[in-house]
Amino acid sequence: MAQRTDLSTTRNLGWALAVVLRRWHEGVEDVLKDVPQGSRGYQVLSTVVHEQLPTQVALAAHLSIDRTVMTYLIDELEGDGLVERRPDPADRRARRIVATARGRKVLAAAERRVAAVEDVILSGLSADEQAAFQDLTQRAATHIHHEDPNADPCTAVRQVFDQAN
Amino acid sequence: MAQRTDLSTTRNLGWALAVVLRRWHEGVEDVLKDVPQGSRGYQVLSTVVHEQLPTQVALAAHLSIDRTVMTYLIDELEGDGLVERRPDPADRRARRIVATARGRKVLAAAERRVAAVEDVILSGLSADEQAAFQDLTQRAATHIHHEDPNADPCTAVRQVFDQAN
DNA sequence: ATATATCATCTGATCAACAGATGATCTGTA
DNA sequence: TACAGATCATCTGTTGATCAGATGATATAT
Repeated sequence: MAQRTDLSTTRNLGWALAVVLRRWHEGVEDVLKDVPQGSRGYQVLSTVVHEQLPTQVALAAHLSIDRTVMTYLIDELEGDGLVERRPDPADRRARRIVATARGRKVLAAAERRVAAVEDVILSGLSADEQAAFQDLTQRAATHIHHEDPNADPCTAVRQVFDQAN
Repeated sequence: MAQRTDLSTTRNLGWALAVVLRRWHEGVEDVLKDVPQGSRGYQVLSTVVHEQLPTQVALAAHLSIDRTVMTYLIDELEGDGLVERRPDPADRRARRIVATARGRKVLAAAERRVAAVEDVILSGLSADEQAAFQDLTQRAATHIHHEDPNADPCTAVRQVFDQAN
């Protein structure tokens, strides 16, 4: 018998995360044909609906997307009538990106399909474990995200805001 | 009061995984200055040491790296004396990639530093939760990886092998 | 007022990823 | 045995995405 060949015993978080995330992208891309730019457009739309970030830059920073890319991502979403660029009343340089009714509808449907895909992807885990994994990943990410305010102006804004209270 | 602003309540696995993985890459890159090609070289070296995959193609498939990229990744690792290309006695087309003593040493040291980085990255979770997260991620990934044999010739080989027993 | 910073956008340059071709070798088959 | 088709590692050329930098409009600070 040679040395151990079994993968599961070799701890390699980077590899494991990459495998899961790659699979997520693949699986999700299949059910997001109706959202422009696939998973990218989905992420943007999701963020627009669930958070309200002040500017495109904030949106971009939140998703770690380049600001110049964000421009044409929103172009496409707007072209499909999923979001609108409204002038920001408080700052005429900025645009408020707001989801249309149709955008919210499309997102809701997409989210259901994505959730289904995630169930399949995580089918190696029991239901409880899946829930735990979702929760832990979410919390780890949230912590990382808050820890690094520079990466997301919105967080910094929030911190200043919290401080004021 | 506006709609909810809190991130942690919005389930978005793709976003969360991306945040954690991105942070992993950043953090790990810092402590892998001595490994050529940074985290990529590290992953290859790690795979070479811990698994024994027959060919460069298998190595590439395992890590989802293009075969043409694998060529120069190994070029660099070999140039640094971390691995060797040995002719495969059974198949003269193929090369066995084997770690040198120095390679194993460098890897071991790197793995310790990477583990330390992971502790920092996951510091938003308790020790138990960190362990759970590592375990669940690993198992989810392993399951995905085995589920898709085409992605990794080695797995297919293993399946045939298992069938024979 | 003037200077500096920020927002969204556009342009151009760069660079990594991939498809395709190549030479060597293996496997199967007639 | 010879031949066809597949596979291994490598090389080359192209392409497509990413990002730095510039721009015009606007905000903020001195």
